[in-house]
Amino acid sequence: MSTKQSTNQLPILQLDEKDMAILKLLQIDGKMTIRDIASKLNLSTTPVYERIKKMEQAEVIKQYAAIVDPKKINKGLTVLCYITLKEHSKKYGKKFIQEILGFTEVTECLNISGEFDFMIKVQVKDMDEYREFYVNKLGELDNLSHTQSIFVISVIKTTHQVVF
Amino acid sequence: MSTKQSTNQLPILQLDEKDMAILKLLQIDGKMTIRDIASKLNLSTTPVYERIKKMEQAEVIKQYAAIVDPKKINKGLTVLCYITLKEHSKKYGKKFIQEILGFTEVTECLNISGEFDFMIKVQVKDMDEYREFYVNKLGELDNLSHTQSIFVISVIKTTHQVVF
DNA sequence: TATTTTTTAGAACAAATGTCTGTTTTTTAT
DNA sequence: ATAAAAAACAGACATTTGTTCTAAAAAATA
Repeated sequence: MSTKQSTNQLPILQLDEKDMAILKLLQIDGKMTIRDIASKLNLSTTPVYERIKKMEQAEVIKQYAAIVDPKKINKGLTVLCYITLKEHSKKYGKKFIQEILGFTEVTECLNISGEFDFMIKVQVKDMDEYREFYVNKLGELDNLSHTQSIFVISVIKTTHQVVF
Repeated sequence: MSTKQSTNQLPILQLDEKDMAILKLLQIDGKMTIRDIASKLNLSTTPVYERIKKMEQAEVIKQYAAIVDPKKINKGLTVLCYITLKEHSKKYGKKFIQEILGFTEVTECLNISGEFDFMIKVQVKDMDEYREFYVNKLGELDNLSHTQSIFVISVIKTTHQVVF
């Protein structure tokens, strides 16, 4: 029998140095024009155009996005919240995940090794807003065993760049 | 006496619902055109144009970027590495930070509360590459007290969106 | 209510953009 | 060395883009 596959089945690209060079530039400036990229890499527009299209279709480039500064929109407090579940069955794990995905405060959710099952990153205005989240949203979930909140004192570095 | 201020002194914007609506759209599609945004928000191009420019200058919008899928470029292993320093003086902290910022594998570095001083997120291909990083880069720093590596089993959610 | 100030509408322009076609160069395989 | 295949070049086109201007509307102030 075949089960539903959540892993997307897209052409696996073998990227060369030119592809990587393009990605490197677009990671820093997603609005960079094909001509500018071409001239910076000593190429013509055609190969740059085709390579970008190829990487977009293969979802190497997942999206183009404006990166907003959380501090500037009153979301300057970051909290890492570690969570262990009571029930670890697949069923209960999925339920937890679905509920977590519904919380807009949660900007990241990782299933991790070690003492805890999950780490979620919570982005809020201040401690009041975090308490509100912790008590009325996270606290309402019925599968939690225990949690631990670690507060971010300062953000030294944060980037989406993975190509160098 | 005045000391060097690292905190950027930019006009603090009071954003209204229209600004937030624009940010919301640009976070999802940074290449969205001013006309498209305008029509979606039932506005003309002028206010949209001026509001975006204003938010760019105030660095509410930090940048436009292409978001690359780490898995697709052979950086599919994420490790959270927790670090405590031996010396906590300002001088030694700065040295540590400077060295960490030089490691391209580190996509995030947070100064945190609790047992450890820092959490760094390390993005690598596989365990071999992590060991290489752990031994030859992190291990070469001379101010480390102790560390703990937590491995990401699966990424449930990850986003840069902070406006909803 | 009257008046000033701020914001938006609507249209228009020049410049820049993605996209395509045919040709040339480079690479690969025989 | 030669043929075949793949990649890059160069240039051109239609469209769309950011941007600006003037007038109108809306909001804020007195």
